[in-house]
Amino acid sequence: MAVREAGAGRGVSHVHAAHDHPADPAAGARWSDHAERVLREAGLRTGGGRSAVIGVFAAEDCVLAAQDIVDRLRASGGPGANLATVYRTLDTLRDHDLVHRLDPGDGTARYERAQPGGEHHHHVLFADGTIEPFHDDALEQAIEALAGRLGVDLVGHDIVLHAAPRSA
Amino acid sequence: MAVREAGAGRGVSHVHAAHDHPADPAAGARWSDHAERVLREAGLRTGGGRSAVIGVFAAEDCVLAAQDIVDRLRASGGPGANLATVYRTLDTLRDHDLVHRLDPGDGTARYERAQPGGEHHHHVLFADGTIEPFHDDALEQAIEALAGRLGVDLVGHDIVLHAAPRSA
DNA sequence: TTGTCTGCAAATTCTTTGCAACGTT
DNA sequence: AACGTTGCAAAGAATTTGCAGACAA
Repeated sequence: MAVREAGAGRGVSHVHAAHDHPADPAAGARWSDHAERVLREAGLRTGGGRSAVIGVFAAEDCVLAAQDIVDRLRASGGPGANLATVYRTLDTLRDHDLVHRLDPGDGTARYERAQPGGEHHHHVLFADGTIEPFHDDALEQAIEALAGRLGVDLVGHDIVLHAAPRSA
Repeated sequence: MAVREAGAGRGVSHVHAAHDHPADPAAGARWSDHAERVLREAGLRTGGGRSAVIGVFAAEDCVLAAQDIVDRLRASGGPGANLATVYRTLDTLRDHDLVHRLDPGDGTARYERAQPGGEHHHHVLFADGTIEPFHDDALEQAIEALAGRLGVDLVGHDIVLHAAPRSA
């Protein structure tokens, strides 16, 4: 997974790669607990397929296509989930703001888990297909200010930067 | 699918709706001339279908889905274009940076003509499906600065703001 | 004439849905 | 028992592609 630290960001406090740790187990477990609680409180039941999908998101902190999720489950040997179930689960998770959907423009949607606190980040899409997340407070502030100037009531925003492959 | 251009454009300092005029005929003609020249110089031939598609973009300065283009052509009574031709034309135009593709995340790509000078704008997607373009210099500067901080070589960027329906 | 462009239909790819069986509460 | 959940297969929707004929240069 080509999620690495943005080198030039070092020392610039408010810029940082959003996932500095390839897969922070603690964050994953926290998210998965949160997700299961939210769904339970919504009156939904615990099923094998959905749990498996949640498990994938808990373990893999990166953008995943629906088919990727099926593949990881199959590869892990454990209980799998049908592609239809995966899509249904993604819908459910999205309804409860537990995952975000990302449209890189290649015709295949990607999903990634949402942070409980409303924290969010954006993505740099490199020419070679690599996707790297980032967060930048200055950018967020610019968006806020812009919304005010436009006079619209913002409920969210998606930003995708397109970049040439890293020379480094 | 009801994606229409919102007409409202207000002038807030350096923020402005990118298409204050529902369809600026001069800009449309300019673009269409430019497009045809670029394609001719690329060694491509002039065909009825492609010309018709270019004509639609020249006349309609807003985001269009492939099917929309076919519909407009059919409605206008003049020469039409097959959906396959439209897709092929869109590919060609995109290859030559004559149109941009926009993925609102609803599974259907939208296209809009690109300005010859590299001018570009972004979009506000309202909850009711309305899409409104805007341009904001401060935001562009924020993106530039951000790219530097991230240490990436930016070749483009897409920004979609999601907003509640306008109360006004 | 030569190579491109078009329309039509078939094929692909991603995503959604119907339905009967299964599992949770 | 009641009702949400799942798998399988079929259905849908958007986009792409194969081909033969039409057309521009």
